[in-house]
Amino acid sequence: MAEAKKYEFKPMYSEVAELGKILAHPARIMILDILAKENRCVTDLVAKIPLSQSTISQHLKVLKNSNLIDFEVESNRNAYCLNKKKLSQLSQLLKKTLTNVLT
Amino acid sequence: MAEAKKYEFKPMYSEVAELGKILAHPARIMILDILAKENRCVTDLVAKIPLSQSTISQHLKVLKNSNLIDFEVESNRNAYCLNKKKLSQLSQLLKKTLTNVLT
DNA sequence: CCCTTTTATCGTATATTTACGATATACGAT
DNA sequence: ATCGTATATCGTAAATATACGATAAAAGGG
Repeated sequence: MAEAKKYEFKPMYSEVAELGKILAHPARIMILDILAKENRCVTDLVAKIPLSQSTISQHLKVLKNSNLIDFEVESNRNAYCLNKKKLSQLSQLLKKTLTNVLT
Repeated sequence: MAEAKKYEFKPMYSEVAELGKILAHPARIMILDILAKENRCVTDLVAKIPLSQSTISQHLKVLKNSNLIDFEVESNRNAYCLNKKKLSQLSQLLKKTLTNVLT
């Protein structure tokens, strides 16, 4: 960043950008898509996504931090599931923003 | 990236991720928002956005490459303008994707 | 022709993201 | 208790993104 002017963008701009970052990797879109169909443990995801287990864990972390996914501990594995409510919220934010820009 | 497994994600995943990347910086959201209200030259944007002229030019390049914005040369300045059609398309793609995931 | 304005691009420094393997931890099964 | 499975995290390498100043190029004004 060198020497940024150290300014805060309007929260609305930053929020949309944060959502953009979350969606900015195909593996994360794929995870959302898979979890939309059924709950899955990490091993299942590793079998489907062409990345290592540790890398997939990192992508899951990004999605967890944004609350787009949740998980329930199931004995010795974790069942990840989509947080549809949160996804719906973010989807709305995006739609609202782009619509405002469009009209 | 070290040694990626060199696999192509499904185009749908990659497309959404590409759009995410474009939206992943608050300055770019701000530019879209400003241009939605009126066409502006770079100097105008520089006056409004707390980043250097060269950095703003770089962000404009990202948006131009995605065809989200266009420009007309006006004597010695460029009037940038929003490509509402393209924005609408991408907005639709995003909505469709997230809706499919949601339902 | 010089000077200014406008803008893109180059070169480069730094930050962040992405990827991997190795490892630690936790659990169930034997 | 030991082993295998599942998962998160650490350490680190490489790629990408972001920022800046300097500079180049193109146009207009004097």
